[in-house]
Amino acid sequence: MKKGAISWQSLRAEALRRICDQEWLPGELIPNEAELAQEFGCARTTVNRALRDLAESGYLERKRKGGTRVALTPVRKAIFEISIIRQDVEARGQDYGYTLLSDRCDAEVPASVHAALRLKSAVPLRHVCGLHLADGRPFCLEQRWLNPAVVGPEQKFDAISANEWLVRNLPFAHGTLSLYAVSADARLAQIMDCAVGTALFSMDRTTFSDTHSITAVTLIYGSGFRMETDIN
Amino acid sequence: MKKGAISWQSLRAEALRRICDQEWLPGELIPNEAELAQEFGCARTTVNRALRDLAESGYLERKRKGGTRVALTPVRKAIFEISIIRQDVEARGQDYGYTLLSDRCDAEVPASVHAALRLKSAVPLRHVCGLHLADGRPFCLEQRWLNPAVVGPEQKFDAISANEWLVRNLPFAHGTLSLYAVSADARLAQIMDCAVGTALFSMDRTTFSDTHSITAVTLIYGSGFRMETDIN
DNA sequence: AAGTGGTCTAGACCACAAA
DNA sequence: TTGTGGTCTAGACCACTTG
Repeated sequence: MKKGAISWQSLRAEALRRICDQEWLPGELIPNEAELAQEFGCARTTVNRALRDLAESGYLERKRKGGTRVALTPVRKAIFEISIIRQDVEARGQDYGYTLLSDRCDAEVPASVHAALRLKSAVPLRHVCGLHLADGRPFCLEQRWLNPAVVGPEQKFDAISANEWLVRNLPFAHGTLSLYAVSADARLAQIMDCAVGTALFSMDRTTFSDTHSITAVTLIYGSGFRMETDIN
Repeated sequence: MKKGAISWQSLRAEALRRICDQEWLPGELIPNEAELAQEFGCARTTVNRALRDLAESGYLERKRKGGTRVALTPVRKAIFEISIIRQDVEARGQDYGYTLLSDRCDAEVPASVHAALRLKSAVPLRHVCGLHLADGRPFCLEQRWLNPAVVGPEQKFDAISANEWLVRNLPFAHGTLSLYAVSADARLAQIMDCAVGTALFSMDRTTFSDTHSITAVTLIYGSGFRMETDIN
């Protein structure tokens, strides 16, 4: 950056300090961009960059003509990255393994799956089940419904999991995510190597491309699993 | 914006289209900012804004001198907002209620809590338990340890939950978040009005200010609760 | 050494919302 | 009507990283 100039990061830091120290009170109007530019001896563009960033982070609320106010209840956010399960396991320093349990085109699609994927006609879906292992022990059970219009039947998921194949080949999907707890029934207990009735952490995801429904998946994690992240 | 000019949003959209349509292949170098500015007939600043935004969203990887590449495995993100439980309940269209269950300064702090809050000396912590209700039924059990150096004993949590008080009064905290499943024991089953052994969705949060450990809380949600969000 | 993205400037016009 | 933030421009220098 130019010598002697004030960076937008340092301006952001100073503004954040004033917010945290309540020099600028919650709900209160702060000076406008031109005034702050003069105070800090920089261009208005630089002030704009700093305040825009703080607004994106939830600290400020900005409106044309209305000015900039300190947010009354700043919304804190927790961000979870949707990654490949293999990479999650390896990031824990454990050996990764994968077993394909079943793969069939199933005409009997549960109504809930049909609705979640917003399918109109009674399209047959492909059902793929696989077990992800960490150090040889069950880590995550993947139960997935695939739209055959998107993933052809020639694609096999015995060597590479459907999870990894989809992330690598259809990365630009959007969708929904739902987290919940489920109690292990006899079948789950056997697969996940835990007692019947164990509480298991679970996740449903549905993903869509711009034009198609792609997949609905239920991931059930082994006993004791925790999904962790930072707040900010 | 100026008439006839190309907005950074439309430039971003066009670049994203090229990525999704694989006109720019994963891992491949795309034209540099100056070239794109010429192609689109705009200033380099505008190109920079668009590409920087795509990089923040995980679609591109940028390096000085190294140029800009399409990300090999774009990282999708799910964002959860940390809100006030009362507002969560009201957003569902249900009536909110709150009951304080217990509030005492407890010298016997579990080692796990002590460690999570990174406390050095054996500080006594305040322990507050409260039950959040939706339409009169148990919605979320809040079990919280508070640092008395941050929240004085004069602050009562019978009318307002500790959750809401903290979000309103100490909003600028960072911390950690952990999601998991827990099986209801006899005490939990009674409080949450469910069968013993029911799998319950649960969340641990620890929060810190710049200078202090503030609180460690365990939130246990009622049977059937799902935490939902969008991908993108 | 050289090329690329990162940032700052000064000025301008515009879009939106409040008065 | 007016004030505020949102954005674009053209130019400049700088920092980082690669060769």
